Amino acid sequence: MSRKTKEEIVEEFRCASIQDAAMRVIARKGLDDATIQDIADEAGIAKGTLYVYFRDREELLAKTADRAFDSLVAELEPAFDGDAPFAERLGNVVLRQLRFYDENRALFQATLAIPQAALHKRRPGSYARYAARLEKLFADAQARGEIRSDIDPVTIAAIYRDCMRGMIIRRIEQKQTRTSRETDTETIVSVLVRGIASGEK
Amino acid sequence: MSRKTKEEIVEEFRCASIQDAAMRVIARKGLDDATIQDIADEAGIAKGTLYVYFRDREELLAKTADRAFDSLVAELEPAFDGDAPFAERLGNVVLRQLRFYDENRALFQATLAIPQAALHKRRPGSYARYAARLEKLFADAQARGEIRSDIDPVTIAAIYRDCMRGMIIRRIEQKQTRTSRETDTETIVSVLVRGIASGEK
DNA sequence: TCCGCCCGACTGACCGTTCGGTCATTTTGT
DNA sequence: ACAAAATGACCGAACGGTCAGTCGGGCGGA
Repeated sequence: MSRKTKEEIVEEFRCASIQDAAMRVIARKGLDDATIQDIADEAGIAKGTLYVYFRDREELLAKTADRAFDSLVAELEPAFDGDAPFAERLGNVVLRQLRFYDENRALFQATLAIPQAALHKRRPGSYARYAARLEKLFADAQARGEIRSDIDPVTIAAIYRDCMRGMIIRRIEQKQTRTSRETDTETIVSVLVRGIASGEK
Repeated sequence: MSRKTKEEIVEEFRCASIQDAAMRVIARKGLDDATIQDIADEAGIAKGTLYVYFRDREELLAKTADRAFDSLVAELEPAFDGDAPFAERLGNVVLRQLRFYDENRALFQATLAIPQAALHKRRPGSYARYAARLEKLFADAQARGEIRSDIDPVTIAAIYRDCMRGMIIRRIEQKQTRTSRETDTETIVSVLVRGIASGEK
């Protein structure tokens, strides 16, 4: 028992190291320019060793993306539930997500840079869990009468992801002159909740 | 004069043919998989000929993207002005944009698939014109008091682009079970204008 | 205890392929 | 006939993936 476990631990540790290296390289050079050699160098192993743990480049990148999304969902989870008003819960989700990417810029390209089409094709992928979790947030709010019920929660979740994706990309690009997380959160939440209509009318 | 003009006309025609071919190939195979050979084949010319008209692959793709954005802006232009209420003007812009991509799927990858970062770097690029035109739409609406003035029109325009980008990608992916253009337009406009807050409150 | 054998994790030189880009040659238009 | 345009065979670079060889730690026999 202890023996078998030891090997598994070593294997998991190696896999995790390689995936972390992959995230850093992807964050630095982009998805397409992240070569196997780059990732192996970053991980401090030989290229051949990488193929001991991953069948090919595609499997490595897919599992790396899964790992990245899992950590995002774990970060958001505490904000989803509770009895707070919808706007407050949404604000917490947004704030946590912005902070997540502020603190882990490496994870950005590993998640957002991947074409959505590719993500949707992977069956039980962690991206689907992320999307489903958002859909539940909006469906619950509809059930409580906190938001409009005439739009599919799936669509609302998609619009949320679109807005967040754009905001995160913009924040990464303007890392110098960046607005505060709180301000950007307020912008997203208020536009989503109230829209851009003039308050007077 | 006629001589010089003739040569210029021929050159422009060749450039346009190649760019159109590039758009079709990009739409079919994606940006990264669109090789020079593919584009030359699609245009019915030899690979070497392509280098008579474009310095390298990067210049070809950049000018192709410019061409695609120019045609998008031209398509939207009639919807921007006029005295109609803001929601109506916005609806027309959205509707035209969705129709543009429905009818020119080839232009999608040539515009939306390109990383925003790359677009922002090109100096006077047509993408900047597209973004600026949207910003003017929202700034005008603010000046008329039709929409909130507490959010930078640049930010609003960015959120609009994010939502549209996502909607267009989703429409392309689900080309079978696709919602009507009018329904999707209504969704975007109503979320942007009213938000997702419950109407009762 | 110590030595030598052995097994498998690890290595990196190498291979086949693909692509962007070049240029000597051929074709075309006048 | 000749210049300009077009061609496609060719080149070097870069990539993903392979595999014969290396190396070190543990095990068994003396």
